[in-house]
Amino acid sequence: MLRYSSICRRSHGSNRIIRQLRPLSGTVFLQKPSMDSFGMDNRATSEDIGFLKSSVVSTAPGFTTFDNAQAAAQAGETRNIMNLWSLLEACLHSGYMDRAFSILKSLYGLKSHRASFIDDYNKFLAKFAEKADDLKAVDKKLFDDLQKSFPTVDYNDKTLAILIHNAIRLSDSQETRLKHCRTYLRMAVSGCRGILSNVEVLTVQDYRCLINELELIELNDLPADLTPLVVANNLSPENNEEPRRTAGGTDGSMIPQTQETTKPAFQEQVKAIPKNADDLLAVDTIGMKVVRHTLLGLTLTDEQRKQIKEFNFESASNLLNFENGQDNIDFFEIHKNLKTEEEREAFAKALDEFNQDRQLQLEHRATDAAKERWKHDFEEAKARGDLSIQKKLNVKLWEWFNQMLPLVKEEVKRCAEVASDSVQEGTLSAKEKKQNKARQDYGPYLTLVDAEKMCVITILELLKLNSTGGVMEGMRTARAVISVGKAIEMEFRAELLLKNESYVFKDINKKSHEFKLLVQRARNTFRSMKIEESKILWPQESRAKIGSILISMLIHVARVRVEGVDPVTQEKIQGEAPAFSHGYQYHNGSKLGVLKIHRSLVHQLNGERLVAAVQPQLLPMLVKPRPWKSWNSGGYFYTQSTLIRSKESPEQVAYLKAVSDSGAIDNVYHGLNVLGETPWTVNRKMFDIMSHVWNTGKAFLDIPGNQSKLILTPQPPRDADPSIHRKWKLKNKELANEFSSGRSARCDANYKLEIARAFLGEKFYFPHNLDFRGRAYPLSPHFNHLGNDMSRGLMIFWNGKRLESTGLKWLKVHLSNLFGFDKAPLDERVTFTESHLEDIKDSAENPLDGKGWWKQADKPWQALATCMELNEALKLDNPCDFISHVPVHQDGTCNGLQHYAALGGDVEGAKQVNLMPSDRPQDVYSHVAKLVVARLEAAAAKGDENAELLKTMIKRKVVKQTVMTNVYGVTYIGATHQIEKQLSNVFDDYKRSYEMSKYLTKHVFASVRELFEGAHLIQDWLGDCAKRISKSIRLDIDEKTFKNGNKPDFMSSVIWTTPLGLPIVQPYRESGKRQVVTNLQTVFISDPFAVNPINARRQKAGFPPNFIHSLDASHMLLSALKCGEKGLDFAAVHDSYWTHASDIDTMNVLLREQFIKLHEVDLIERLKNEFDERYRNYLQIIKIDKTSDVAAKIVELRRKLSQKLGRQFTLADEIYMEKKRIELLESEEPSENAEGAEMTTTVSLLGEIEDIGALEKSGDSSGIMVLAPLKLPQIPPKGNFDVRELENSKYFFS
Amino acid sequence: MSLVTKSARELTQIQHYYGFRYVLNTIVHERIFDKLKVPTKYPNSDRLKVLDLYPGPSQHSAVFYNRYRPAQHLLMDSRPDFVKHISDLIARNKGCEPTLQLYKHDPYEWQAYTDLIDVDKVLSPSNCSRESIHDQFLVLANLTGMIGEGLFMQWLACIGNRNWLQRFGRVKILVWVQQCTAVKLLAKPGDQLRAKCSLVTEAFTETKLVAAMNTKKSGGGSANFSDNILSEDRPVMFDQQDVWPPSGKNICLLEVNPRDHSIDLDNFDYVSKHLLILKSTPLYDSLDSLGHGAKEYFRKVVQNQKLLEKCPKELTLAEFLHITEIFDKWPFKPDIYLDFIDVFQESD
DNA sequence: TGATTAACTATTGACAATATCAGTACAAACGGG
DNA sequence: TTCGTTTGTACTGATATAAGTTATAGTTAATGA
Repeated sequence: MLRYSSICRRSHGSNRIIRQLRPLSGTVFLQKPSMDSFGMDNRATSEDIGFLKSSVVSTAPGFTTFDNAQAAAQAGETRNIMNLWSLLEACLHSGYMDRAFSILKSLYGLKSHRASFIDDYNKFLAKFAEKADDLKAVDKKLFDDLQKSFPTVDYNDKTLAILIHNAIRLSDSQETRLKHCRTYLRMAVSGCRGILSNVEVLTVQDYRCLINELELIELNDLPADLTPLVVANNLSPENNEEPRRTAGGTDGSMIPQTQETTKPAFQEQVKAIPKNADDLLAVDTIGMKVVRHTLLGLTLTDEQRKQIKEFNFESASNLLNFENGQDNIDFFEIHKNLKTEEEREAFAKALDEFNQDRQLQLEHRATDAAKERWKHDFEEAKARGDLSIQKKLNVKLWEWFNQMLPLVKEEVKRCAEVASDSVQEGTLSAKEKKQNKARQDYGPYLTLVDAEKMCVITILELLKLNSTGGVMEGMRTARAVISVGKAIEMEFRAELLLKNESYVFKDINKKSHEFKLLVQRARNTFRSMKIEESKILWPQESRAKIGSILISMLIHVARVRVEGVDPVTQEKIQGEAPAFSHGYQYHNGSKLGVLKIHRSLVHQLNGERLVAAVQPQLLPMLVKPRPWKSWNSGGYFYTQSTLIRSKESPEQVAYLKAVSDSGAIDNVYHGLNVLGETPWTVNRKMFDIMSHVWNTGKAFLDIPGNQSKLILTPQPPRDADPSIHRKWKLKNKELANEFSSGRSARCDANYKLEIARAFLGEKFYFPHNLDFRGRAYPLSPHFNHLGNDMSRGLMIFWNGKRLESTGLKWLKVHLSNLFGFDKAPLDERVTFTESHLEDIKDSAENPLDGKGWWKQADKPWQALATCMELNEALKLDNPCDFISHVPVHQDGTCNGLQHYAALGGDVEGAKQVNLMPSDRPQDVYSHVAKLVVARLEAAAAKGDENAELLKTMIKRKVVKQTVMTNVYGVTYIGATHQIEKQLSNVFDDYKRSYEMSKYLTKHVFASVRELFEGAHLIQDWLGDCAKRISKSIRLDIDEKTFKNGNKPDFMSSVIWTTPLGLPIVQPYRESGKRQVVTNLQTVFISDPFAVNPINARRQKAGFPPNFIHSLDASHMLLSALKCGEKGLDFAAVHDSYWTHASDIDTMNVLLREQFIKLHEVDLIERLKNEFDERYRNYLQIIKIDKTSDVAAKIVELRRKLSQKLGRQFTLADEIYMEKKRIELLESEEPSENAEGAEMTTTVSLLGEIEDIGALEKSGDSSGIMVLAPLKLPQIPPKGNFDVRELENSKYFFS
Repeated sequence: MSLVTKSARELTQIQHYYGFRYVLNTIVHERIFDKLKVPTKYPNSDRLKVLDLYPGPSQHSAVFYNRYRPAQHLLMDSRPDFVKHISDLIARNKGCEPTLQLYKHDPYEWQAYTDLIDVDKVLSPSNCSRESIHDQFLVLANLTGMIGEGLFMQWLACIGNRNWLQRFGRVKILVWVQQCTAVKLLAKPGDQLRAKCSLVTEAFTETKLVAAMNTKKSGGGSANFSDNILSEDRPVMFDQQDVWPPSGKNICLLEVNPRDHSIDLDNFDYVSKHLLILKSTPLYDSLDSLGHGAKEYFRKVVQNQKLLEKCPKELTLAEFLHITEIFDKWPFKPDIYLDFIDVFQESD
């Protein structure tokens, strides 16, 4: 045995805290802010909904920011670490242990990473041990490594867990086992619980062994979730049978077989994994018996009873109804007709249990399912002897798959050879050498996923990307290679998760139903943990590389039959051509790599039902989404999703992590969870109608018709005027554009309908996450309630609620709203609906053959759904008894302006956006139109001809878009265009029309300004702040950025905290894209870890609207939270809130309360305080009057310092000096303190001036550039509106 | 009566040059016209009509006018500062009035020409057979500004199409362009900068370098002319200080003589555009980017292996035309009219 | 006289990308004493 | 063996591409009170 004592000794010093990110030291001179510094009164503080806690965290001194000196270097290192990590992971899983070890050495070399290095080493050790057959070897390896290779690193509890696990596994006698385990447990860094908490290392069997056989630990030392499992296994030894084996089951293709070893002991264990994986995937027999039993115990029709009896609960093919003509059980029908609460509960439970398994399959088997279908179709065709030339799509795909597979396998083999250095370099050509060099890069990634799967994924991805990216019959290469690479990565991750999971739970049998539930719970915990833990992402570069390798292989093999015309004989000829072809197209003079799909294949893709080949991913979920618990844990079970969709903003993620860890944004999580927990189902009647309309292939409402081919206009004669040629080109582009947008709309509608078909009768949920401003979006992209009218019309709440009389009223109002009749008082809207009862009946009963009244609605599909609902209700003797499922909407009237008005305190403005009680709902647009007319009349009176001419044509519609987009910071020119569009039919001359629009825009802007005086001042203020911040300099800025002249790169983005505590970082930075060489071409991709200078223009333009959006998002989440608390089903589309008709009144009260709560605090003041805190001691460059006293003083000081230095005194020097001064001032040493106070810098000279703004001179050459402390402008005065008046405004949302 | 130009001082005081550059030194212009031997090409100057596009300070125009006294010399410019200047110039030289005119339209607009010729009928060029260069109509232009290169490329296309001013015959164009543009246009097979526009220039025109700037230390920020061209065309050389404004890219004067041709324009366009993307990749591989299975087809059809070993930038015009012909005979050739990108409309 | 507007110029995250080559820094190999 | 020197190469940055030109912010000259 080894000298443990030596390790033990060293371990004493290892009370270091293991941290992922060591805070940078560059922020010492920032003082710790306190809650007081945000200037909140007590009332607000006691009721913090997230802001205070969160903002304190994110402005704290230790917090790593992205705009300081180390940021760039740090970013480089982060990128390095990430690349090394993913490579390490890949090498470990591919079994390239030597390579893995050298990567470890590289990681060790990165100082900033040293603290968490042991985690990386543990991964290596675990893999190493897995392959070892002797504990001694493992032990020695560890000892040697820590002694020689990585002397500054200490082991941690996980290291010990790995040792224990292997001690149990490898020891040949109980005695040695006991000895080893005891030793290891004694070495624990933070107690034996610390070791035992590593559930991803220790198996249940290990725990059992430690408790029962070795008696080294107590039951209560175990992690809580595992205790029942271990106990249960303890208590029922008779259940310890071998897991059920599937006869002739799948060959383990789910799991890459990269771990074949020669040692029998290990082999057995490895082999067990695939079996178990399979076991996990197959639906449990016992469990489903219970489900079936429960279902049959409910009140059912005979038909349903029969269906359930015949329903194969275990077959994966019954997963979802993607095949035609095959009916699943309509669970919704059952649910709807259950009479008692008990029955419903029992049913819900059974269904949920069934769906748990289905969800797992749904997320996992997509690629396999596709492959199976191709194979099935191929074999069917073969059996028929069908060798027709025009093969069915799936048959082709199967053939391609089979041809591609050997190529991929060969490539994988080559990579393995390169990795193991078994290639004779000398014999290779230059080209091959280069290829081998590239193999070193992508090789490790290529061996992670089974070759078969990679082929399927490649084919599927390319088919899915057909006609995207503006390419007519194909796709952009860059997109394709990355998509394929990413899909491979996703597959790897999901498999890894599953593998780990089955490993941990491998010796647990699930034959008992009760026990199964325990396992399920423990499994969920484990999964969350595992997902949270995984932070490794493959670099885009590697994704692109493996993507391109696979695609080029597919290009090589995939061929289609084609038809052509012989140019000489004009005869049709048959031929064969590659299905995919790589080429380029130009756009605006820039090249674009494209992957063309052959026209004959495109036709086939359009003709056949795509879903038959392509399994859509990221569908709605069959069970409640995993609740959000941290920034990267929530949503789907096996697909990792992040709370915020900040594709490429590690900056926001850093803030988010910090804030999330401190528990400051729990309200965000809760709100989001409410949205995710609302169950939905498909409105079957609507689906039937839509699918009927669809199948006709004709255009109908927003479904475009089925255009078979694109017809271009004939070319004008060669010698026609160039302008004619130009028009011809434009016309053709327009035609093509129309064609492909029609095609993609139809394709999109097809997707929606197919997904809807699959979910007919199912209960499903939408997992949500946020965009960077905090707005919530469902994760499933094709089919969700944010979609267009059609997808909204397809969805209803799973739960039904009795209408009651208020619900009936609201349903009527809702219908009226959907017709666009939403500006009248509620009772008039009710009257509107009641006056159309005949139409409603007709629409509901003969939607397609009747008068079709519903088609006139603004939102026809939803109107039809509401007509049907209403019609059903009215059939009853008492319509109030009707159980309603249709969601009723309440929309904010110009929600952005509502927030602006509240912020600005504009009384009249508030009134116009219904923040104040009123008999009738107010309409801002009409009001603005009125104001504009008044202005025009005044001008006309003074003899302005334009005004005279225009004053009669100002309608609501003319100003509507401008008023609306005003919130989003529309520019003067943009608004002029909008108005021109409205006026274009009045004036025939474009020039005149544009003139008039320009004139009118001025008045519209003035009117809006007048109405929302305070709001506008705030808008300007926000813009001004953003501009200053994004042009500000941190004191510890990297000096290297001064290289280009005297102006540094600006690095600070605008960052703020929403009322709910969510930190928002505007992600507008320079893109920093680089060219990356791949097999097909170079691709242009951005490096997500680079810290680039910010884009001040976008920061400025984006901030005002983004701030408002962050507010409306907060309002929505708050409302969701409250509605959830009150037990309402709640859904929202940004500023449109949905619930059951009968709950509308409750919801309206809640959302008004929340709005008041949000705005009771002076948000602007709070924002300014936060800014002042976050950006204190930042500098800005301004131009001041040359002739002023300060300017003279500064010039003098510069001259003196320049003399002293003997060279030009640069801006960088000035900054450095000021940094020194601040450091001294904030030092603990009184002497240094005094020294700092004595110091005079160019900045301190300005700091003495009270009103710097007065000195600022934007103009000509009479100014001088100086550094000044960053000072944000004063908050503009607020109007007199008090939000509390909102309480009784019933038209706030309506 | 001679057109008296303004002094250099006055000319340099014009506020905006709109990014264009002009040679102000009249001596340079005299040397240029000496070299061009205008009278031998336009023997009947009393029937010569000249369209002068973007004349700017009009030094070039003035020297031409004074030397040859064309029947009509029309200056087309719409830029306020130059319009002012030219109006002033004409006003000062009342005697030139009937033959020297200003047409205040933007030469960038196609409509300016149809207005000029078909609507306002200020200028009516005669038609001339395509056998030879038009001997009664000449176009002078300065395209040294930002839009210049783009506009010139379109004019080249017009020469190919025989529309625009080229509908009257093979009208010679004397045009000032940026040096970097000229270098590309005059690139020979094998040159680094050999591009589609070099091919087009070669196919539709016979273009010569008339005058170029002295570039002492390979300056100007862009590539220089090859010695080949300099020795072949023996351009008039002038200096930085002959040009105004003083800063900017180098400029030079080209003589563009349209040629007659019978080229399959669309196929030629498609083939040259695509092949020149991989301009240093041997045809063996680069041909594949012409469409599905192009590589197989061309390897089968093209016998000349030597040709396939060459890379696009080394190909001569004749070889390109040869490939175009083969391409046109390909039964499975792609739709060359669908070779563009739609408006981007991606959400996710 | 200061301020306001019109016009021009620069900037260009929609050259919403890619091929090619020159120049550079740096390591390996070479080779001559 | 050492130490220039050459050679190879990985990386960066610049430039061209097509060929009707997008909008918008910032500057400067001119205009009107």
